[in-house]
Amino acid sequence: MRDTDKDIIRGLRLFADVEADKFDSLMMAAYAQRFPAHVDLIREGETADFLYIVLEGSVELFSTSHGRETSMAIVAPVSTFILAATIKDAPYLMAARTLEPSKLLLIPSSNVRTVFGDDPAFARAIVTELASCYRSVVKSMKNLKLRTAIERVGNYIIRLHDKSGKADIVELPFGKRNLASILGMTPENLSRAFGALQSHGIMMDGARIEILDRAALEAISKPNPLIDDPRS
Amino acid sequence: MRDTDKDIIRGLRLFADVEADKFDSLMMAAYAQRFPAHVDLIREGETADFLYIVLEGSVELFSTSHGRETSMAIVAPVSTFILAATIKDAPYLMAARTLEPSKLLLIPSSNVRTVFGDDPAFARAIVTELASCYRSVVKSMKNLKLRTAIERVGNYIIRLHDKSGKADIVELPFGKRNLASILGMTPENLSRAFGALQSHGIMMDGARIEILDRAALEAISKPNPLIDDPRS
DNA sequence: ATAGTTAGTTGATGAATGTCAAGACGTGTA
DNA sequence: TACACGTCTTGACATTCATCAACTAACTAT
Repeated sequence: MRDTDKDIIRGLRLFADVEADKFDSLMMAAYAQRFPAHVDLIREGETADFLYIVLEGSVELFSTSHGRETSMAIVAPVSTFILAATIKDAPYLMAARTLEPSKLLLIPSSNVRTVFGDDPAFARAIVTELASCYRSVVKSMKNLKLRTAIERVGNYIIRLHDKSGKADIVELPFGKRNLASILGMTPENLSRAFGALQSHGIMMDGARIEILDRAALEAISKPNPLIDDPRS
Repeated sequence: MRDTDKDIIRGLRLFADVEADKFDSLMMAAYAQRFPAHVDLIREGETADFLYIVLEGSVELFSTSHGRETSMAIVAPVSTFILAATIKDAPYLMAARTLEPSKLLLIPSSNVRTVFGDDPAFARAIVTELASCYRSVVKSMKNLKLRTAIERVGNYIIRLHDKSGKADIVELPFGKRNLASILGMTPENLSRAFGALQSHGIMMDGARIEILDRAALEAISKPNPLIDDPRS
C-alpha cells in the first residue's frame, strides 16, 4: 500500500499510538482496494475476516430479516467499521455495501487480534473507539424510541447545520432513500416530513436545504445534546 | 467490602485477569451498598463518577427527552453498567434506577481509568466487554427497526423459553409496564400482543406463560439468531 | 373491613406511519 | 431525439400503534 494511505491510517486515533513495528506488521498484511458503487462488501452472519477502513467514498451498514431491510449507519472517511465483530471473532451483525465508488483498506482480523493482544496502547485505543461506537448506537436508539418521525428529520437537519458551521444552506450527504431508512421511516414519509418542516424554518430544493429560521426549526424538533451532540 | 463480594467480582470476566495488586486497589476504593426499590441511582447528563456492578436485585437503564421516557435495558446480576461513560469520562447517556431492593458495587471511575491505563489485561477485558455491549445494542436496534410489535413480543417469549432450558412454563422476570417500554410499545399494546399470541402457541396467566406450541410461536415471531441469540 | 393505590386489561377512538399507485423529473444511453 | 431507468413526490387508503377512559384484580395502609 501507498505511504500516503499509511499516513492517513496513522492519523486515526485508533492507530496513533501503536508501536512502530506492530503498526508496520498491520500495514504489511493490509491492502487498499477500490470498489465501484453498490457493491456488496460483507454479508450478515459471515465471520469477521477483515477490519475495514473507509479511505474514500462511503459505505452503508444495513441489516435484513425476513424480507425487511434497514440501514443502520453510513460510514464516511476516514473511519473503521465492524471493529466489534473483528475483536470478538464473531459473525457480522450487519451487512455492508458501497454507496458510491470507494477506496477501502482491509486488515485481516487475525492480525488485528494479534496486535491487540501484544500492544497495550492499541488495546486502549480500541477501547476508546468501541466506547464511542457504543455511545453512538445508544444515541441512535434514543433518537428512534423517543422521537416522532418529524422530530428525527428536524434534528438531522439541525446536526447538518451545526456541522456546516451554521451556513445558511446545507446539502444532504446521500440519497433520501438511504436517509429515510437511517431515520427509521419510509421514503414517502420522509418526503412528507420535509414538506411539513417547510412551515417551520426551512426551504427544500432537492438535496439542498436552506435554513431560514433556526429557532423555529428547533422549536418543532426539540434537540437534545444527549442524543444529537456527536461529542458528548 | 466483604470477601464473598470480592470473589464474585473476581469471577466476572471483566476482572478475572486483572493483576492482584491492581484488583485490590480497585476493591479498596469500591464500596458495596444496598438500595431500596425505585431509587434513582444516576441521572442522564451527569459525569460518570462510578462504575456500577449489580450484585443482587435489578436496575433499569432508561432515557428521557422532552416529557417522553423509555427503558433502554434492565441489568440483572452479576453485571456492570455504564462502562462506556466511565472509560470515556463522558456524561451518562442513560439514567438508572433500582427496580427492586438491590445490592450494588460502586467503583470510582478515576480508579477504573487508572487501572485501565496500567494493566493491559484489564484493558483487553474491557474491550471484550464493550464489544459485547455494542453488539447487544445493535441487536436491540435491529429488533426495533425490523420487527412489528407482535414479533418483538413473540421473540421475547422465545428467548425466555430458550433461557429456561425449554421448560413448558416461563415467568416474566419483571413487570409488563417495564417490558412494554423495553420492547418499544405501550403497556396497552403489550397486553393486546399477548392476547393475539394466545392463538399462536402460548397461554398467559398473569406473569406466567405456558408454551404450548413452540413451532406456532416461531411461525408468527420469525426468530433470527443475528437478533436474538445472546451468544452470537 | 374500607378505602386507596397500583398494575394490568379492554374497548373506542384518533394520530402516526406504512402501502400502493400514479406521475414528475432528471440522467444516462441507444 | 427518444427511451428506459431510477429517484423523488403526491394522493388515497390501510394498518399499526398510541391515547383516553373505564374497569378489574390484587395489594397496602389505616
